[in-house]
Amino acid sequence: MPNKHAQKSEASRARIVDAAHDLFLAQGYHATSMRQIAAQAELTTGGVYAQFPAKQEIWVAVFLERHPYLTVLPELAKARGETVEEFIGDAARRMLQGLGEDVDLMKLMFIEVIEFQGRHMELLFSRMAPNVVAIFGQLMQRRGSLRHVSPAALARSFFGLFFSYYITQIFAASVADQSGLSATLDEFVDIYLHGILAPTPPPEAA
Amino acid sequence: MPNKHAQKSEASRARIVDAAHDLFLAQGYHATSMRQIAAQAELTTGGVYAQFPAKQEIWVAVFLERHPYLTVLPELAKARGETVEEFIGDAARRMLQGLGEDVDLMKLMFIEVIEFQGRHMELLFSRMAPNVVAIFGQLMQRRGSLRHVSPAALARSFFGLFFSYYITQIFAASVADQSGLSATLDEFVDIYLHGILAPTPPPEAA
DNA sequence: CCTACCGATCGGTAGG
DNA sequence: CCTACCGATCGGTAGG
Repeated sequence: MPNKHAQKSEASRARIVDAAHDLFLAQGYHATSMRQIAAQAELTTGGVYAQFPAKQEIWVAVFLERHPYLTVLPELAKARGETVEEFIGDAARRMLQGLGEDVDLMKLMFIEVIEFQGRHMELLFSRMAPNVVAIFGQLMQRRGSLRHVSPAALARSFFGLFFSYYITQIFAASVADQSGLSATLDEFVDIYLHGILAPTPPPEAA
Repeated sequence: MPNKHAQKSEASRARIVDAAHDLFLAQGYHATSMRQIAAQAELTTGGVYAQFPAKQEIWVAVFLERHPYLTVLPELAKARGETVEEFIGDAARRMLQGLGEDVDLMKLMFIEVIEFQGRHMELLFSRMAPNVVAIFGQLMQRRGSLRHVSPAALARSFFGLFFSYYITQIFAASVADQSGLSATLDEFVDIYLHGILAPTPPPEAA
């Protein structure tokens, strides 16, 4: 049975990961010091090193245990719909719900790419893979009503849809008041499904 | 007339910006030291501070003077085409040509967002604005054959197309040999134009 | 533009 | 899990 020591230790670990998560998103990894993490977790540096052997290990914990995929993929797996259109629409809605409108979403990925050169990406993918495969299996069963598009392009552009939305949202937020740049995810999904072109240019009957 | 001193000074400045650009892309901003920059520019730290008053100013120079928009926007401005389809196709081709297949493309943006909280983004936008407006003016003149899509969604999803492509490319590269994830930008453009759905489900005549 | 240096802060550890 | 500390490295500067 778990004793009091182990329980306190686990609570400390959780506080460290939460504190580090906050600070990394706000400042990046290298700009965040062990002392800042310790302070926000209400510990001293020594206390932090009692839970993690090195700063990098805190990153690995944050990256794997606080990554949005943990909430998004299970949500995506629930997507339903008779037709492809319904299925994708439902998936996009669930994705948005799982992700929230939060712009911080992509930051863990950015930090991993910039400050760790994607060193832990394979680890992440190995954990995501089973769920992703399952979801695309679902989609492929509805393939009949799709245009001829390679599965790779289909998969990448589906996830890319959200990158596209969230990243341009960051930019739109940066120019703030000039606005005129607000768009909903629904519009992005609509374009993904139907494209931007008019289906057939109706020749106006004279 | 420019004397030898000023010329040498300018050459040093350029070497510093180039060196910093390389190092920032490879390691991020905070993980790159002034000594590394100085060494790669074949100077000492003192020499670097003769050109830039602070490390941050080197970032500003790199961000504004080495940003891909400098090559991309002028290239985009040359886009031609009678129809929207031709115009977007040509624009995408020029964009790809201006950008190259290089995955490092998005890194300046990532660093700015993560390590500077987007502090210099407005400055960047103010420099990009005139060109961007001009390009969308071009596109809008061909609006007749577009579906009803808000201009904001149209603009954002056009640029988002490239984010989508390059970011999922980073991921695809991370899983390397499992591949099966390779797709061309052409496929992304095709989806942007026509969507993923079959135009009208042809009821197989019995 | 270099030499030589400053105070501050970093990641990490010993000992309890 | 804290106190107290280590060597190393950081951004930046004075003086020439």
